[in-house]
Amino acid sequence: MDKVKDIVKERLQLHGIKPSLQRMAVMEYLMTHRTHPTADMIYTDLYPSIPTLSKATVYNTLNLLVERGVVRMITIEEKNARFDACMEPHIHFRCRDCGAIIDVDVEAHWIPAMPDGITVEMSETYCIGSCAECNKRKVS
Amino acid sequence: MDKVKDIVKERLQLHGIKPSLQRMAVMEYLMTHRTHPTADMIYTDLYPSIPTLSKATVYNTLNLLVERGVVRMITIEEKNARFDACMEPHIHFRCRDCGAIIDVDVEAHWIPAMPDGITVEMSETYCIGSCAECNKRKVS
DNA sequence: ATCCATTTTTAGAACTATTCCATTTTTATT
DNA sequence: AATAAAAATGGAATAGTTCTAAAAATGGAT
Repeated sequence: MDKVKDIVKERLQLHGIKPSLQRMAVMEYLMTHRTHPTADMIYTDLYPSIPTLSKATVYNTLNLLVERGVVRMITIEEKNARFDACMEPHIHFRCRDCGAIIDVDVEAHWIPAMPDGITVEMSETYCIGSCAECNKRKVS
Repeated sequence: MDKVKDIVKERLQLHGIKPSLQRMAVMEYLMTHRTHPTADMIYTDLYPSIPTLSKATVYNTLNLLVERGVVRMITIEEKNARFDACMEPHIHFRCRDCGAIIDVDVEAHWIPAMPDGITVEMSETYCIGSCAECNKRKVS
């Protein structure tokens, strides 16, 4: 009866990933939290409900998911990698003031013309500036 | 008589940065090595000629240069930050096979329409795939 | 030149994100 | 139930970066 878990399981299996408890938990977390969390945030939030969970498992799972193209890794922040289960074309904006990372929808992602011989598998566009809330705060 | 050093010094002073020996060296390195080096590469290469150089100074300098908008930090690689003194609009391509980071010229950098209230200061586009050499190698 | 305040550099410790490793647990198969 | 393979675990190890406190360099004012 748990629709979400069924979708999660299907998405993993579709990419040849065995849906273990831990992998399901990480994937479900990413699909239900569109906050571009770090590995540590995922671990911290899942730990209470899976007390045997290890950080290594979270990292292993995330690496596997990225490898198989189920989630994407976002390197918009030097410090830590962030993860996003939404594979629709969109770009990311980071607010320099509050640190929020915001999805920005685009019709189609821009991929500039490449020099001869180069083949592009994926591309990411990162924008950095101030978000609406922080801009408002500054004026007042 | 050293033209390069004059240009380096001018570029630092233009941004209110006192041109110390170390800062000059880091900036000159970035301007003459268009390889998007890491902090460690810069340190390792400069160390022989400045034997008192400390890694902290390299990091301090790079952070200062980025803050003042003299160089840009490239986070195309999770592991370490890379630096680029070229501020002309261009994007970066990383070869998944050999790790090379290549400049790709663009007429103008794409900045998608942002939701209301957001102001964008800068944007970066990263492409990942296989470079010409690696593609050639794979066919043969 | 000398003194003083300020800025910059330095070395190494500290911190943090991530990976590695050896062991244990779980899962699937016979 | 026995066995083999895959996954998870905890903790140690690694690596990039920052922090800290002290030393060195710089730039006036005297």
